[in-house]
Amino acid sequence: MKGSVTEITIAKRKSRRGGERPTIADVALRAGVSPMTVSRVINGETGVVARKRDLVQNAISELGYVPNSAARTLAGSGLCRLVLLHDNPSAGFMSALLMGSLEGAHQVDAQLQVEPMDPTEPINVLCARLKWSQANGLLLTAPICDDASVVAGLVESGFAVSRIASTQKLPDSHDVFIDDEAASYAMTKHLLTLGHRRIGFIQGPANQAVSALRAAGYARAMDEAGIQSDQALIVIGDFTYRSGMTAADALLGLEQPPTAIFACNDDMAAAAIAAAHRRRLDVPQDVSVCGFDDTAIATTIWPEITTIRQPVAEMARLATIALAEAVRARNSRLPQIEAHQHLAFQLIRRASDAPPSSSSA
Amino acid sequence: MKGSVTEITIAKRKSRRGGERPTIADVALRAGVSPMTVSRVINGETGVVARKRDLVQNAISELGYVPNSAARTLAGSGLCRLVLLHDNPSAGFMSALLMGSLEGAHQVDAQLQVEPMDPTEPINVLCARLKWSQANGLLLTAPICDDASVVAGLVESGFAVSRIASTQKLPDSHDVFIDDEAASYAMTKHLLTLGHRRIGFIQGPANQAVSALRAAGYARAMDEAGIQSDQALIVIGDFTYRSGMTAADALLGLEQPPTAIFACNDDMAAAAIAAAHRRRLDVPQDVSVCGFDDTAIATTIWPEITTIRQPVAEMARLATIALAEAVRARNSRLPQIEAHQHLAFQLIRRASDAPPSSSSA
DNA sequence: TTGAAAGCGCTAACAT
DNA sequence: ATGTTAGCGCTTTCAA
Repeated sequence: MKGSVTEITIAKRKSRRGGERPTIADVALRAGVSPMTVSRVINGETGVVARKRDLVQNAISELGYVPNSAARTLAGSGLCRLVLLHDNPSAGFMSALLMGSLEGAHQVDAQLQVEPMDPTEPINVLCARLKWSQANGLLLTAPICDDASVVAGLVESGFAVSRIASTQKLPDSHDVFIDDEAASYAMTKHLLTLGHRRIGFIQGPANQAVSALRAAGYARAMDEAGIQSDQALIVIGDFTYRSGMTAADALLGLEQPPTAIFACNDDMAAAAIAAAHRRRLDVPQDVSVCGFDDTAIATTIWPEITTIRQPVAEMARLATIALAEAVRARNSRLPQIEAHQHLAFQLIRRASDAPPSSSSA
Repeated sequence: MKGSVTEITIAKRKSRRGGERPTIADVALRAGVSPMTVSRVINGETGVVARKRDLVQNAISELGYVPNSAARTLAGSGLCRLVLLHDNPSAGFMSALLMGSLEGAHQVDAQLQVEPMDPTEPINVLCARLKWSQANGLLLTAPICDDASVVAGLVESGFAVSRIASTQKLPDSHDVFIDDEAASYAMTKHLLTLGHRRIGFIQGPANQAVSALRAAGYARAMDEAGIQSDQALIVIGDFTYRSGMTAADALLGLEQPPTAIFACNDDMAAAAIAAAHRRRLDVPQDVSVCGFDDTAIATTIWPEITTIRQPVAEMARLATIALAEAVRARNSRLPQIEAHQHLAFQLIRRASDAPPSSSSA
């Protein structure tokens, strides 16, 4: 016989032995409410009277209560499984991204998974793969975070999505970004302030959304300085070192070469420095070179590159937290907040820029 | 009155509704044993008769059973909290490390935390910090994974430790490594096979354990080829681009310059290429340059660098899995296995090497 | 060597 | 608006 009958006597609520991690019951006891009410407060559910809510909040902070995630998961509130879809080849970007995401995931007690993504894979098979891995939230970075149709497809499939370093707002998805146009403007202005007038610009490829933004910032700064635009000073690269080399060679070979070159990423800036060196030009003495992104190469080569830093780790952290919240809100059928967080960039001044030398000024 | 009496009737063991994830009860049912026995098998405990063990194993694989980690944690088998202590500035290394660790952690269902580490911090305060964060396993990388006293201190404090890309075996800690001497030998031999006889070597700094190993590999290959060692061909760098530049300049400025340069890391190799370019030397036409590590810079600059790749992600994955196992074994007072895993490196041939040109041969 | 009972801390479903 | 009950899937303790 498998059946059996048991008697359970529920003693008065167990009081805490000291030192141990407080549970929801301790909070309830302290606040003079039931555990369920505490649970409701924790999960931000509506329908708890303000006074009790405060009581609970106080008890929580006095006790230093932190929900036990294992218990939560087990009890059915569903694990928060976030996957970071990556297709970005830059290791520096990736590692900052991972560290930030990992910390965010830790803070909100979510599970993070990293999934490499093949850009040629059709979106529906990607979705299937993700469903299969039990993911419920997606963290996207450039370039796919800027592809409106991909994002829409993912959202339609039921994933919550959060986009890192995206260049545009998209419906039903959270994003964290810096203002690329303003950053580019700031760098150009910096060069202008140094005294440069002929500033070469190595633009990004047309298919990347940031390219246009950065070009616009450059143009605005030059305009404001009253400098007539010279198309010869604008060369297009594709973010690779190789393309930067070619572009810089074109710029440096001009009859009237620029006294400064602003490349749209660090790899191309590094290449511009190499190109200058080949021509026996000193950087920054003969020509200033600035980059964008503040990736590893900016500080490995010599001279170290003046560049724009995006707070990638922080962006990733915030995006991850927001994503987990979105997933949880969705699970409890709470209202979704579609947020767009704007973070500040930083102009990191290093050794690759200087005022134009008197001979070229 | 809080007290109460309840009757619970335990129906015959719930059979699984289809499609749902199997539980330990399903496995038990199928194997015809109690859940407890299944639990014992899962946890590798001794004291289960071989026949039943097999029965259980079969049931597990037939059902595709995977333990529910939330339930496990909740029931008291203690969460496996691994922290990756990092002090390695290389972003490429870090990102591979993180991805590998993350995957490993996911596989064994452990929680991964990344903690930056300050080399000036005394070891006891580091330990305190780690204890505080509830860590029970530590993942170490160069340089601290090679510091015997630090590792001993950590082990003594009760942490399980697993070392990634270490250069030596240490007591009570697991490690995963490649054979640096053999890798260096292989690269030197490769250059020799190409026909080079004068091979410059840019060595690593004395305080890093790998330096000696890599130098030994170079020396052994040169020896075997019957080439008399020329101290002028061996220059010391400190793994930075800057130092590689200086070193390569010294080498290239020799009365009889080498036809190939083997730098102990990619940053220095990249610098050597830049130094060659400044002298209007073509790489690899006039001089071959090889690196070590296969970090991002190896493929960003031009020409792309022939180098040695360590399977960093794989190493991290294995180290993480081993670490989690060690933590769990320790928790259940099971015997500890101190393992040392040796992985193969790869010589990645790219565009920076070629046979010596006839003029210099 | 094996199994039954009793929770771990939380939340979903159901009262009230 | 709040509380009560039952149970998530596992492991621990204890009994057989």
